[in-house]
Amino acid sequence: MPQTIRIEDISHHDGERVTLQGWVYNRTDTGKLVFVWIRDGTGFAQCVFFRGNVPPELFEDAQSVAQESSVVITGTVRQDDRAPGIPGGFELGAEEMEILQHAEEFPIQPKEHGVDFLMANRHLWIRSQRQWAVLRVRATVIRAIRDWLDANGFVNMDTPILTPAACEGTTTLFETDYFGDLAYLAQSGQLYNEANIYAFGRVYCFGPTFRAEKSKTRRHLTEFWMVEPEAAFCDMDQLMEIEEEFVSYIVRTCLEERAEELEVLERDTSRLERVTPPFPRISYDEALEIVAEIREAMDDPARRELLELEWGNDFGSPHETELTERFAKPVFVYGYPTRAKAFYMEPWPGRPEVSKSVDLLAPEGYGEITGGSERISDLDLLLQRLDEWELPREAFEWYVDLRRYGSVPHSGFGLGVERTVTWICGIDHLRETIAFPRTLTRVYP
RNA sequence: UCCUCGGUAGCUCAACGGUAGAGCGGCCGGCUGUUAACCGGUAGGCUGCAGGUUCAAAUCCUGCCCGAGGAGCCA
Repeated sequence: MPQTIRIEDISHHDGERVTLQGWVYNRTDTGKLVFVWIRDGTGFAQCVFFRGNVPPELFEDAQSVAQESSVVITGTVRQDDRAPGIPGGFELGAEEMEILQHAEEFPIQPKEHGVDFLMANRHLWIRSQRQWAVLRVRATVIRAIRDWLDANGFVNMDTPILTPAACEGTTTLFETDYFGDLAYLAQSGQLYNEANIYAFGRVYCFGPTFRAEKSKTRRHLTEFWMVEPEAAFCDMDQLMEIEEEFVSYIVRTCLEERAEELEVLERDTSRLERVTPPFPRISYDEALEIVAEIREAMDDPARRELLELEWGNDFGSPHETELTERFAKPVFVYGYPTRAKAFYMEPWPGRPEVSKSVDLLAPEGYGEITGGSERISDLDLLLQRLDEWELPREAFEWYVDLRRYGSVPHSGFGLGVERTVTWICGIDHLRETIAFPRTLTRVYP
């Protein structure tokens, strides 16, 4: 019995008789030769059927086997520079083929398709090479996130998905019935993490998060994954050091372990090689000046209007795009106006109108991938803020309690998995970075 | 919620007031090394829906539905 192998291991079996099991990705023939390209989840490889070498019935099967039919093919591995595939360079000289199921006409072809069609067929689209590559990078990003945090003293503490109230009170939440009461799908685990650090020092939660925002852009999903590390005895400067090490590790891991996938995606990896600590740090005030300079240099009145911004407002994505194009690495922007951010952010010493908040903006126009801050640790200040933001004190009793029993300076941030994967892959749409995206207009399939 | 663009064969698109077409995919045939192969043949349509203008509407007008991109908001 020949050994069944995975396509990713094919180069280790040169000259051996082996079995591949998978699906027909594409097929072409030249009369005496049939090339059946198969994929098995680990890679893509071509199986070559030569009329003179195989029984006539088998040759006819090879000529007619439909795209996406499930097959088990046995043959001899040989090196050939002409052989396409991932990893490529090796092919199977086919000798036997069992067709487990003859697929019906597959709607998705190896060519360009429209977004609407592909999204409606997402359950089939994920079989395509580019989607396969993106989702494998995603899996690696997620593992790198956990590996780095686990190795650096962060304890995984999952926070609730069903929550009693808005964590930040600003964004729209999905509402659900909770035995006659209202509950909301979590938009952040941060407040719970602030409780967890008093038990574990450094923690992170990692899970889906839900936002019912009516955003119709390529940077938004209604359900997305976010990792939120939180650390006790950590100020904003120490937070930035954590973030740059963390993000650099994620990028480096993808470069090392997903080179073939990034090549499929035609990613310019030299842009990613530069992502090493330290990252540049600029203040909100400096960023505002840079945007103003860029704006002054523009001729197009429409774009000038888009880049208009007065002190006190948060940057929009046009501002972020212009700003990040000036930097080769991700850039920290810190010290946002207090009123543009959430209620729990520590004020800047001597400048209460500014908060110790920091966002990390990815290069090449990919925008905000993390948002974080030092949190208010003083009891009276937090109570004052709840009032100023007109938040119900009862709902935050437990959160306020954390400032009564050994309060310490602490900080944390959230990193959006899909935005990070989009940037690392160098692709256009967030929706391709999760197997079944949920957007404003889609909950199917 | 607002702005812009779009909906024609299974898919990607053309036809822009006068008989609805091509490429890919499917099916049939040909070809020793294909890389979205190539060559020949063939089937395939309520032009998003509802009204209107006209001798005549995929095409012009009105309304609606659906989708995409962007703004705001955010990861």
